[in-house]
Amino acid sequence: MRNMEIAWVFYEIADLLEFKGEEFFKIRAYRRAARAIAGLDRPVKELYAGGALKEVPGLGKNIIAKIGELLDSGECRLHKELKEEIPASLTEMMSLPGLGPKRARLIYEQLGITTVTELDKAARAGKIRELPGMGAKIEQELVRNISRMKKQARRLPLGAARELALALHEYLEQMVKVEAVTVTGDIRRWAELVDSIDLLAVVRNPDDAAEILDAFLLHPGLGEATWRDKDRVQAVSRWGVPVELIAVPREQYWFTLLWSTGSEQHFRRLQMTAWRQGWRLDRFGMVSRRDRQTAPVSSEEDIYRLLGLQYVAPELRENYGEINAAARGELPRLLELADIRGDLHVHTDWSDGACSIEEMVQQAREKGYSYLAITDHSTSLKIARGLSRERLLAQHEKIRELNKKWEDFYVLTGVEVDILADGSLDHPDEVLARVDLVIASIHSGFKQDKDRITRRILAAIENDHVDIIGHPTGRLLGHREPYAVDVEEIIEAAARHNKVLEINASPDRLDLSEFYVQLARESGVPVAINTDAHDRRRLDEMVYGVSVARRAWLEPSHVLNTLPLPDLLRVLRK
DNA sequence: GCCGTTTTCGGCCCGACTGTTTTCAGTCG
Repeated sequence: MRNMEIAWVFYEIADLLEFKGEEFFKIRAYRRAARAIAGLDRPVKELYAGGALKEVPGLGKNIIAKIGELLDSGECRLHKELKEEIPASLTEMMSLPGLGPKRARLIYEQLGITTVTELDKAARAGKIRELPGMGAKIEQELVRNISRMKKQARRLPLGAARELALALHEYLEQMVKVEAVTVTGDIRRWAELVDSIDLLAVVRNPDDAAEILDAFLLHPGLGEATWRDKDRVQAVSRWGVPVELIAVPREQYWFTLLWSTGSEQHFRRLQMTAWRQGWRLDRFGMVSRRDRQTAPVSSEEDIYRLLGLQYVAPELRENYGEINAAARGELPRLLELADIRGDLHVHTDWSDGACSIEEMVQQAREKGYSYLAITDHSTSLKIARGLSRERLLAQHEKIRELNKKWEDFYVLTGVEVDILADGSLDHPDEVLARVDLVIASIHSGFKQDKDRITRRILAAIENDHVDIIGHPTGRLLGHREPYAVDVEEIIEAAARHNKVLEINASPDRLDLSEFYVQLARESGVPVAINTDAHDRRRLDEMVYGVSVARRAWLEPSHVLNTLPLPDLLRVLRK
């Protein structure tokens, strides 16, 4: 069993216990354990065998025993019993905003409702308001949230989609008759929401395609095939989005890769370009219209070159003008992960992070960064154990001590200071003035109207000590709408006051989104791409933030944390 | 559930907001 699968079991146990009304701390212990497992960088199996699991914070005797059960038999008794007792669809119901364990249980026990669809029907029929403690407003809110949930049910946030695609990739790779596998489609273009998980396999022998498709469908995450062709199959999946596999011979690979990567509009534009130049381009190949000769191609670059175009990175293939730019040789020198020299927004165990400052720094050094800013939460964010002024200053003392250790790495003192509901900041100016890097973010009062919430952020931008506005719209992909902020106005103000906007790279956020990042670029506002990591593993999520920047056509010069340390410090001290 | 250089039991997580209520329960970050 892979680490993620084991973590998943514990998350599910926590959800089910929550429904049962179990004690809060027990539920939290399971969630913590799940998070700890998901964050391990070695296989659980290995650590278990070596007796090293008990060293992992959050894993105790009971949970380790359950991990043992899972490794031995693929299941554990508690999980199995809970699943038999409680319909799984109830946890989906509980994911609706406003519907926690108590209300879900009430609805289940009083009305026998177990699915979102039944709940929708009951709410529309006015049955929910009749329950004790419920009313018309809650009922309406449920109807609204259900319709929103249904609308986006078939689209998966990029991070989750990519995890699943990689698991399927691994599965296919083990097949003897498969020569190579690539994840393609929306995921290869790094689209923030994914309509379909697409994979492309190269078969050693064209006659084996059908057999490979059959074997693919045996994957436990996949259901019935919804559609099938000689070399393609689409199936429903456990995760709500369709999954598609295409199996092609080697000589067809580059063309099918180009076609399946899309976007549809980009490929159509390429077809038109090809036609005008005497080629016929489709997913099977590119053939001269004059002599029926197939174009000699051994990469995607070759195809673009034959069409007189610069190579277009998958992230740009949205028909937003990239083909014209490629024809003129004017595509940007896109930002790459390797251009990033440090992460400017991370949390440690001083507030709600899981790792120590040293561990985060160690990981950042291993990634080849030359700096890292420690930006724990501020006083008001009690749930995250936000740092009081005294603890913040103590932390900075510790960081200064730590910095004596290296010549080639620098830890910036920092803070993620809350923008409070009235627009003031959660630390006084004289504290902020002593900090290398100040990120100001909103963590409360999400429901304020556009005017109020925009004015709050504007006030933060106008504060001389603030360097970066963190996750500027507050959205959680697929979970929470952005707050009502007027982003255009924020961008204009940032331009006036020389402030930096964050691309929060957490795949749950991707905030700012690519559209606004593009607007920021056009307005001359630099961005900082930060992971907001709460444990060292999640420093790896930088790649998601980079993908947003690439999709917005950003070059290294648009990004604050591509600067070498001395330049960065000069900018921050200005 | 986990955790412990004071503790093997008793902490661990707190406050705002909302909607339902006549003084509070449930949800959320």
